[in-house]
Amino acid sequence: MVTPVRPEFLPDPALDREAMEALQCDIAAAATFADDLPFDAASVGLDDDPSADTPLLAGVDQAFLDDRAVSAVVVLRGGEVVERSYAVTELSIPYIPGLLAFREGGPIVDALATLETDPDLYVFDGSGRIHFRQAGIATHVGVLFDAPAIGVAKSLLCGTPDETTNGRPAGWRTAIRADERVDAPAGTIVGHAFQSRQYDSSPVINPLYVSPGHRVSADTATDLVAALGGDYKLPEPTRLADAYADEAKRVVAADRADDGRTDDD
DNA sequence: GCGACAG
DNA sequence: ATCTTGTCGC
Repeated sequence: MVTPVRPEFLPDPALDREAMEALQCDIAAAATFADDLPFDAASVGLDDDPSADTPLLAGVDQAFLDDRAVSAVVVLRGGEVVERSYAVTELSIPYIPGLLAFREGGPIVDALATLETDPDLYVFDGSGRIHFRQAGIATHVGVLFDAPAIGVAKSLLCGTPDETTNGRPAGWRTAIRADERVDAPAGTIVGHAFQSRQYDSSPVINPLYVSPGHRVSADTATDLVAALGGDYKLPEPTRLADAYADEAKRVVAADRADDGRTDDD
């Protein structure tokens, strides 16, 4: 069972917009955008032996049903899934660009509370430092649990790429720098555009936008996403969590009283 | 007023 | 994110 280490940063949806933004500034100030991992990032891979000292990597993603969120977590050790679980949570506020963590943070906290393992790194769907106040959902949740976290978004929220991102080959990356919309010195590298997959012909695949959430640098965050890539665009932890959230959503849709369950049930 | 915006 | 069949192509 994973519980918040900094409860003062719990994403309370009852706060007004200004209070939410002020909290995000505090979170950004408490975040570490430098490497501070309990394992060697350079030696992580999906083909690692699932031995005892192999880091536990968690993918987190949500699916929605009416006014409820189905938040799923899939934990991997090497290329092996060691745990999957999810929680169903009532949603209280709509999606507002820049305030995603206040809509999905609660559901994520609920999902992590059901874990039996204690992940060494979390991969979230959405941005981390690539955010107006450098406090995207990956940073918010990472700081809340004081755990290493990475944000992987499918589109760019803010910031400017160093180079055009169209039609790049797999493995290509370019820096995303803070612009006028980001609360950081102009030019600060807040993440990377990373082309995880690409076909020789159409359809052209857009890059992923990777950014540090907490306790990781932009370079290492992208290195890790590259190392966790399988045969699809999204890194494996995220892709598996996405699929599991969808699977759980179907179960929930068929059973009105479901509050969340684990594979063991 | 206009622009611009993760999931 | 979600609503959604078939269809084009490797």
